[in-house]
Amino acid sequence: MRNPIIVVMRYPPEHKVEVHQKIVKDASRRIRAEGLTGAAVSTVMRDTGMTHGGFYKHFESKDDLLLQSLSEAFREILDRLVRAANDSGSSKPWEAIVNTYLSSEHCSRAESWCPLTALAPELMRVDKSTKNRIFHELRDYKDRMVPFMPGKKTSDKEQAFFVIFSTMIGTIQIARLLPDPTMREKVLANTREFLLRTF
Amino acid sequence: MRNPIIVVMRYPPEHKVEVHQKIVKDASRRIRAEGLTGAAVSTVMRDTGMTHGGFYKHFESKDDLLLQSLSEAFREILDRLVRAANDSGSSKPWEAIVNTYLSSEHCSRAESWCPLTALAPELMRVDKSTKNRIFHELRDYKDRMVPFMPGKKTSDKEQAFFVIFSTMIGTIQIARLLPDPTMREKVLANTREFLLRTF
DNA sequence: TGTACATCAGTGAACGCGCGTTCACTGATGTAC
DNA sequence: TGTACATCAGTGAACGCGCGTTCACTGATGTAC
Repeated sequence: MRNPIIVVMRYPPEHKVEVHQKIVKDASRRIRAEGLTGAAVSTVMRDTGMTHGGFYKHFESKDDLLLQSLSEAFREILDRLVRAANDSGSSKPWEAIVNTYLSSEHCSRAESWCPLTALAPELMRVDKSTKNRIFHELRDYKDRMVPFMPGKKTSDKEQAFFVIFSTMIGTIQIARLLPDPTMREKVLANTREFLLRTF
Repeated sequence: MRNPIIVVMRYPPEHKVEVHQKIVKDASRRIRAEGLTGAAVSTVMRDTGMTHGGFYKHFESKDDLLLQSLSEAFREILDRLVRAANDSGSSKPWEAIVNTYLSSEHCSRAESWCPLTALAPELMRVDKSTKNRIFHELRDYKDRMVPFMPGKKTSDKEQAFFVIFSTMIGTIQIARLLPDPTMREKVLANTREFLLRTF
């Protein structure tokens, strides 16, 4: 009989998982704030209070971190939107989603909100295998949102999802290009009213 | 009396201007295809058949090229859309703009079309003076499009501009994330029909 | 007519910098016997 | 009880690479006299 494999740790058992999560969350915020190249290995590790060398004890590669950061971002925005829809207690939960998504909070704090508004054009340029993962995230996004969308048949709800989210993504991006907060709020309100009146 | 300043040239008089234009057009295509960092000095110069050293005979800096490339991109898309609107001969020129903008051609050939769909999130992260120039491009964009927009009063047309273009920008970006051409066309058609039926 | 010189678009080696990645090492912990 | 050893998250110097930028140089052209 062979000796059992014993794992000995300098840190408490949950330590590594916690550090890993912290790195992912820091990176997820950075890519949404500064773009896909905004989460440099040394920067992100410094954020967590470590040096860059330890990075590869947590991730296979930079790309590995990128994918996990994106997943984290999609998880965050979906949680936010699902909570808004459920908390509204309304018969039209999609209205709560529109008001949440088109908030000035979302417009001004890219790092905590939707990765699509922050990164869509960059996401279409990643290598093929990464693009596939992103497509699955997008499909999950749609599947989680469709039940809340306006429309009778599921196909109507799907069409509403694509139109409503395209409109909201474009609106936030345009608003973010405007220098004046008043103008930004006007653009957001304009689209909010348009969507609520149209569907 | 001082001697007149005589400019002596190894190349014909129009040569430098032509080379300059070629560099800008190449760079403009590259940034729309590969992002703001996609037009590296040496790559762009190689595109024009030259070596990187000559770059600074044409541009003050990389940022200088970037701004000129963006202006070129805005000029191209506006020309395209204005031409589509005028050629339509319709009483609803905005419909021609929607059909042109939401074409599968635009979706698949980012390098020749709208810099907003290709770059919006990256544009909001540039330094302040560049952002100011971009804001002016955006204002020109609006001013050129507003006359064609649906609505009676100018303020209605402006509101229509922001909603319609936000929707189209988001739609192209979402479509580009889909792997299957059939799905992409479906998403484009969905928004086309929505916009034509709603305004 | 001939020679020395000025012009300037373009060349290509060299620079410093930040990046992702590697690797020999550290040091706190527990095991083997 | 004591000594040698294994484990492994984290350290920090070092790597090759691509980037924007600089600069002494080239070479075709025309001027000065």
